[in-house]
Amino acid sequence: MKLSEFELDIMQLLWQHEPCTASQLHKALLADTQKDKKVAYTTVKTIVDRLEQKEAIVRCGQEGRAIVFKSVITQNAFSAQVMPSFMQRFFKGNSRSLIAHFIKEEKLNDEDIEYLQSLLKSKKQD
Amino acid sequence: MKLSEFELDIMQLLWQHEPCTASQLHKALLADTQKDKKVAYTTVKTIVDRLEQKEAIVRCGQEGRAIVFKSVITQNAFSAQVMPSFMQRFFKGNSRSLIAHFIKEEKLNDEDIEYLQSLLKSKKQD
DNA sequence: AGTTAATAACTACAGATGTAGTAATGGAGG
DNA sequence: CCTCCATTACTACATCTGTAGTTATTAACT
Repeated sequence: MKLSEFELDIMQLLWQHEPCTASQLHKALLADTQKDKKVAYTTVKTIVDRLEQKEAIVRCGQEGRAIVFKSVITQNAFSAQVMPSFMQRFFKGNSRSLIAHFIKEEKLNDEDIEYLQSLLKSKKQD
Repeated sequence: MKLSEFELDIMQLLWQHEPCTASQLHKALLADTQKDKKVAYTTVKTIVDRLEQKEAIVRCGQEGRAIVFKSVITQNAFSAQVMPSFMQRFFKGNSRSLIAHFIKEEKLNDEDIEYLQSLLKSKKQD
């Protein structure tokens, strides 16, 4: 399943709010201060239609006239699906260098570090 | 700078082989067994033209009739630029959960784990 | 110097994508 | 029951993307 940038944005919102309607997604998008993307309701509806065509989402009810949608794939399943090509692209599929990159470049507090260390420790066990 | 999928593929090849010509990139693409993408030379040339227009690459010489190109941004600079939106998208900008995800999901041998542990340790220092 | 094979430069085109308008319609409220 | 507003369904269109053909040009070889 290949989703475009904007389709992904809408999926993201759906995952956060599902089950929900197109106009709820529209409102959620407008409310999202991170990416302030001001588009018309019909624009969101078009994306929703396309997601439905791609069978990324399905109808699961009505609310008045409005159609209620839910996602077909979970966010994790989707991430797991796109991650490999991302890794391949940016880290030549080398997960060690990817993890190293983020440890080096990202802010982590002591608690984060301890948590990650415990993960690594238990990873070593098996 | 926004690059398409295929444009990124070509940049990747350029970063590996630069400075080089369009036909060298074409050959490198055909030779790449990972992604076996068999396209005509002119297709690659079109992408190279577009990359030049976007000023992602520049001419830096001739080899016979062929134009030699080099990249304008380094691979790391580019990664650093796209990474935040990737993180935002898949891990809500939370680097801890991103790193945790990869530690959990990816294969790591003992040496990898030790290396990452040492990175975390030195991170804690500062 | 003439020929040729490689390469550049330009053009083309179908399908995807972002964006939105218009027309139809059916619940909800009077 | 009728009206109206929200929402759907449909259409439109410019731009981007992947893909490649055609034509012009030129370095290199004979």
